[in-house]
Amino acid sequence: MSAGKRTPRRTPGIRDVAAAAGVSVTTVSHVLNDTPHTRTADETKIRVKEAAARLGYQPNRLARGLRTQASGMVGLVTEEIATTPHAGRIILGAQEEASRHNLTLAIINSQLNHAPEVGSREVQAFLDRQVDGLIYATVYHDVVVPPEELLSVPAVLIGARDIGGKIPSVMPDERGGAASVVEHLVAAGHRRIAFAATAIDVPATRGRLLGFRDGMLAAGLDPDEFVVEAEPEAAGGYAATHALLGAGRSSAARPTAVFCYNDRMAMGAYRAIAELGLAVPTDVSVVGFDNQDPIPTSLFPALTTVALPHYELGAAAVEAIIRLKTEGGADLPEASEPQLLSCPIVERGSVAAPVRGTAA
Amino acid sequence: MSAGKRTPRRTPGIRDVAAAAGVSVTTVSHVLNDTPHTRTADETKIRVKEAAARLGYQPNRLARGLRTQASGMVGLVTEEIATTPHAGRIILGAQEEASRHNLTLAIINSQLNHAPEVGSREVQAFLDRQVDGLIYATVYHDVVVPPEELLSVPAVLIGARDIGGKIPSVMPDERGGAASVVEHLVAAGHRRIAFAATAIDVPATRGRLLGFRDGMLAAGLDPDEFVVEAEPEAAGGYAATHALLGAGRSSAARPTAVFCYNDRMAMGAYRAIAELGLAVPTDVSVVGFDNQDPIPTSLFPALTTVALPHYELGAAAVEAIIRLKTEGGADLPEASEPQLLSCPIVERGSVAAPVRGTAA
DNA sequence: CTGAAAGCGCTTACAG
DNA sequence: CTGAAAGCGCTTACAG
Repeated sequence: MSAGKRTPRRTPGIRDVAAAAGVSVTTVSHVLNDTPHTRTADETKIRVKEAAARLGYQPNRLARGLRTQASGMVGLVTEEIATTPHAGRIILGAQEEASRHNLTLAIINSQLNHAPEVGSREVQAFLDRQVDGLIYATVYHDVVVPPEELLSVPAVLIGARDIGGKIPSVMPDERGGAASVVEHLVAAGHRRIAFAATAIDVPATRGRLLGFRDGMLAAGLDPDEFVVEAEPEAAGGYAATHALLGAGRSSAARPTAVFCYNDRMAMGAYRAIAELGLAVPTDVSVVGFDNQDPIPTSLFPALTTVALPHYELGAAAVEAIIRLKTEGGADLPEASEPQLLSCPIVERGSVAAPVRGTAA
Repeated sequence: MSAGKRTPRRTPGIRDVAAAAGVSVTTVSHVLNDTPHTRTADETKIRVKEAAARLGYQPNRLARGLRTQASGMVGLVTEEIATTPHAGRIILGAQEEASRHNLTLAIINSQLNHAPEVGSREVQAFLDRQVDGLIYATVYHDVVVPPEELLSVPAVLIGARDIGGKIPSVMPDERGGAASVVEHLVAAGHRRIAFAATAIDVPATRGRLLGFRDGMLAAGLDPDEFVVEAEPEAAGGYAATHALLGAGRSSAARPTAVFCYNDRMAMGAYRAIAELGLAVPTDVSVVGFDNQDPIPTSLFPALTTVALPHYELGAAAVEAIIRLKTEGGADLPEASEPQLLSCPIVERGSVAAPVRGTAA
């Protein structure tokens, strides 16, 4: 409609807007950015805005970034994202929180790294792009030794602590989540509660077992009576459950509930329970951990489990970045004390009161 | 060690390198970028490289991007990434392929959008960042109507076709994958093969059913005899399997294999089969689709299923972007014909020969 | 209330 | 073989 004589091939720049509005680029910049401490006549403002809208002007973020020394990007490096169930939700949480602050999230995957050293190639790639902040997400390490460059920009760790104590971190409160499961089971009337644990060396292993013990102790129960170890897979849960409920045990010596280290184990537990001719939750209650899609809702009855706050972890990480940027940084409390995000129980159908009341 | 009198607070720029090497920035740029059609004395090259290394010089990609009009970023907008199982693998494939080409992947999530219009806010956000290419990934639509701006840059769709036929796309060959399952089952000796289908309106539904029919027809079998519809969840697979194998049917009229629309349904099928006192795969073979972690390996016996090439989809999308950038674009064949990526069967333990040979 | 000018850190004709 | 200079598209003191 409002076509000039030739279609501008390039996308319009601030200069085009200035020309169209009959003002300087300075003025265009001020009105479009609402620069503080700047007065512009309302009539001028309107002219500028109209011109910008008419031309479909969109500021070039690269240019702005170069000038302001702020790219408006935050980089997320994830350690072997593909192997983490639901890493997608960490990314989503980080991305949406970033968007809320007008930031763009960029991603680089780091090879699974059994050494605790954070890949510095990945960090450097982001630094070259002048990211405003850096998030490093890991699942395999308690503690991580980040490359020195990481300190040159606001940074936060997900799921691990900085060995140097300089970089703040956010992590799931696995211990608290596990303790709350015991509490939940005790409230339902259980006293003989088993834990199907694992020996795999990841932070979650220790946290969940500790939480189980916290809960048992708090309820005045023996935390060691029904703990068995197995591999953290369905087969392990199957084996553990057979060991717990199988032949050797008299029914009065059997646990009435089994809390599994993860949902995959719970899946195996269901199968073992069915084989034993028992039913969930009537004969035995079971609880999982991870809320690992699609297990809990695909099991029958649906599995009560504990959710990992993946989305929240991602979002909290970028919130922390923002805080570091604005508040300055070095002296933030988070650096020393990791921020723990709670792991809520999601109740479904696998917990009920035990068949017969159990005496203390 | 080689410290000057004051630690440079800022990161070194090309000017610092030039000064350190005693040459012009032009020369530094040429040697560091290996600019073609340019001669530089070897001795000079060495001096420059040493100076760059000594200072730890890293070129500022923002500045380079502004100058070259190429940001070195490709943008991925995913539609509701979180709800797609394994969207993480699409991201991973795209990211790694991008890295191979020295590109960085940025991500924006788009709200799940039941209309086929692609969100133009997300696209615009990337355009503002001068991305070199744009990928739009969807799972809920066959065909999508992209905003006009999407054409202003090399773009490719994952999992959907452009209604305008201008944007190339890559998608999984669900139909071929389903057909190969039937072939696999026939080769194992099955002739009475059931399909637990669904009516949900997503592209996968039609493709898989079509593939099932292709396979049955190719084997000279009736494609309609054992098709039942159910919801695409464990409960649906359970119901469908009961309908297929349950009371009403004489054993000779029962299918010997059930191919489930997805792995969740297969999970329900296992449960129904166990309830019926039958065993997988001795009495009935079952095959899933999706290779949805952690189902296939958590089931006993492990589930034979069809894998979706998520990683490959992501990688192929950025490959297509690269091709569009170099080869020019508009006249590429992909634009009209989607690139189909094969969905391979992953054989595990849930298929065996049927108990008794079945006559034609 | 508005604008001319410098400059962010690079790359790239162009000249020598 | 090497360098001076322009310019990518913005923002921001500074001056008027």
